[in-house]
Amino acid sequence: MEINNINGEWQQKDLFNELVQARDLVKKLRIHLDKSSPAGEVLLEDAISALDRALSTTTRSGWDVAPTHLTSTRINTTGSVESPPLKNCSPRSDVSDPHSTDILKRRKIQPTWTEKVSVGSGAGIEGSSNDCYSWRKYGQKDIHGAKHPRSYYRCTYRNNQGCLATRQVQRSSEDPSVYDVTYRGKHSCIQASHLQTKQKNQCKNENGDHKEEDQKQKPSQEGLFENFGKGLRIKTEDELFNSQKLSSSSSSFSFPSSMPVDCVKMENCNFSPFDRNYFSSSYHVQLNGEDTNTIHTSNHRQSDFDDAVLLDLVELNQYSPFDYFHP
DNA sequence: ATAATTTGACCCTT
DNA sequence: AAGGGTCAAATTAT
Repeated sequence: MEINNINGEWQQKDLFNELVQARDLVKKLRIHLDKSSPAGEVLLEDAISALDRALSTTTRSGWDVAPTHLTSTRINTTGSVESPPLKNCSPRSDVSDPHSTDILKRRKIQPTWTEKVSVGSGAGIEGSSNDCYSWRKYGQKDIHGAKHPRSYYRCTYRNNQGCLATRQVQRSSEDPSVYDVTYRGKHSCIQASHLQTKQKNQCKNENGDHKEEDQKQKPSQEGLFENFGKGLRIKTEDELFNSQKLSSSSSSFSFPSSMPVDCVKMENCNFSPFDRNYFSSSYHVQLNGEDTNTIHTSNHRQSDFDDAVLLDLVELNQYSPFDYFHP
């Protein structure tokens, strides 16, 4: 660990990064110990909670913990939560337009965050996610140094509603069972408000409401991200923890009502950057009624946040992660 | 016929 | 110049 005593700032950053790394490693360990004794699970949850509290303390104490070197899972948010619809927005034509720089800047400052989706080997689903939104693939690239190509998706309603939300999906080089999913931009399309008003409904049903559009969607080659989760159930860590305390004999769990990943994430997204729950907002997902297919999604929002920007925004009351998921 | 995906090319950023 | 993000024509699927 690099030591730098200049006003102590680097030490704080290093410690923060180490805490983040330790917590993520413990979470990874949990995946491997999932089928082991419930007592071990409880201990792991305790460890994660302790790390979360430590991390929470660092931010509450006003540490300057903006990452000095960022992990691949860094979440970076840049201010503007608004992403006004843009008509006929073509980057190439934009650049020759006098307003192009504005548009490019606006696109540049789109909020961005990354999630990791880990799929158990027995799942047979390669890796995918359902965030209740309709996505359309528009590109794929081989990324330098990465084993697997990166797929690019944009909102299905980009053309007719000007929704600029995009998503990137890339299989992790280190762990093929993990997919890095990077979201950029806030949905401004009708489905966003639709999901907000009906977020308590199952996304399966929600998708049914958009039957005409969704039936035209087909799974991407990656598999999968499009339809995965339609049969998923999800539980937050706290709920998992509580249920494990109540019934430590079972490592299986399910949500009272089947709820696709991001629907639940939205519903449970009542965290604040200063709330320790915000740090432990990862989710355990399992296929409907299939205990053998336990899927974990880890939300790395806090650990990877550009903390300096986030804290500034929170101080200015301009940003709330909760708001972010409620377009 | 229509919509989604694939893929080479283009453009921007670093 | 290299790498990443996007476009758009061609291809494939429904």
